[in-house]
Amino acid sequence: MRADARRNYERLLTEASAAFGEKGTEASLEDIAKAAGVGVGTLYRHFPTRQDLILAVLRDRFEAMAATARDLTPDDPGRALREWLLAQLHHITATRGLTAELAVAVNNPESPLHGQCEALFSVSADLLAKAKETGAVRPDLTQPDLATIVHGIAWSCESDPVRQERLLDLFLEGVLV
Amino acid sequence: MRADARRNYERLLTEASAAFGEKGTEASLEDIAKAAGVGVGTLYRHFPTRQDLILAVLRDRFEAMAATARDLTPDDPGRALREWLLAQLHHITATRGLTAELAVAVNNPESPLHGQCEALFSVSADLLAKAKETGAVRPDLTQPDLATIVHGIAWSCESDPVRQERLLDLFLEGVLV
DNA sequence: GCGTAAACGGAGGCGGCCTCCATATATTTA
DNA sequence: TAAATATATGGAGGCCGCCTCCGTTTACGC
Repeated sequence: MRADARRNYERLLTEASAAFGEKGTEASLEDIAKAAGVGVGTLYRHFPTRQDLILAVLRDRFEAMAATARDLTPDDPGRALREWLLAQLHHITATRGLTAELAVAVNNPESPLHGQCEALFSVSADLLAKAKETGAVRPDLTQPDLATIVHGIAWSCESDPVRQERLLDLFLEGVLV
Repeated sequence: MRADARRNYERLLTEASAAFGEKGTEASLEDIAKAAGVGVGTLYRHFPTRQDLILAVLRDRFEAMAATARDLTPDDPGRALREWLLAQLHHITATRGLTAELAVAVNNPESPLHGQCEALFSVSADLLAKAKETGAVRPDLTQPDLATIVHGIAWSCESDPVRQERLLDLFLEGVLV
């Protein structure tokens, strides 16, 4: 890849991320190209469809999330699991405007991002297994349960981290007494 | 309102509902007008913005939901609450393509639909209060908690009612043992 | 430096959004 | 019933964003 191509690619990605965050998935691609200082032609060569651009942005976010996962120190399995779910909530919220796309990637094995999801899934699965061993969580709980509920919570109060945390805790502690 | 106007209004609403269900909120308004056998001008006079059309469709759905609420027979408060939440899940799922709009209406007091939400909220609040009296649910649970989590669950596995029910039950029963 | 493969960018065709107003139709009145 | 009036109609047209195409420009190997 030529140096100028790489440079433009990066700039487009940066501007796209900003634009999606501000205006959602429907942000004008012409505006993104303009903001990156290139013509639309260049944008479309790098990212043939809007979806491709969105996926490229998400790919970056996944890396950040994987980094968080690596930093986890699972002393108490139950607590570690909660920490991890909370970290996911923060990351999803930071992905403003793309939450829905993220959920598709998570739930749909066809998605080109599903591979990246797998890495995160295995973190959840590990923590979940450990938590089950110590009897911290009910034995029939599955990793997909966790992935889905986290995305549901993140989406349903996208701009209110406090409520997100509360709902997560309600979920973890249960509602019926 | 003139008879022909009313007729066209109804037809537009029907076609819009179908189109949104099939193609989501971004369905072409020109196509909807065509399907209803009227010109775009007519569509825009009745519904000046896309939002207005969406809201009108949702208004109908709210009525259906309110009807369900009236049919509830709260014998056992805990069970009745679960039934009601489940019914909400079904209704939200039936509102294919408009789930996000619905969530906005629920969470945002500015929304023109918020008034209609109130009626449903009070059903939840009543059932919740009764359930608290009998000690079936934890005392700090609030009606907004319920509204938000139900929408989160409905959205996060939009096309899989079985998983929705499972997640609802996980939420209700709690996850940590 | 020079040649070439690679990258650039914007003009242009297409389609959807929304407005506007000349025309058509329902309803009222005599 | 027929004219008068109020109301509704619908599609042409301006605008904007999507995406393609291709003539021009630029980086990089020799």
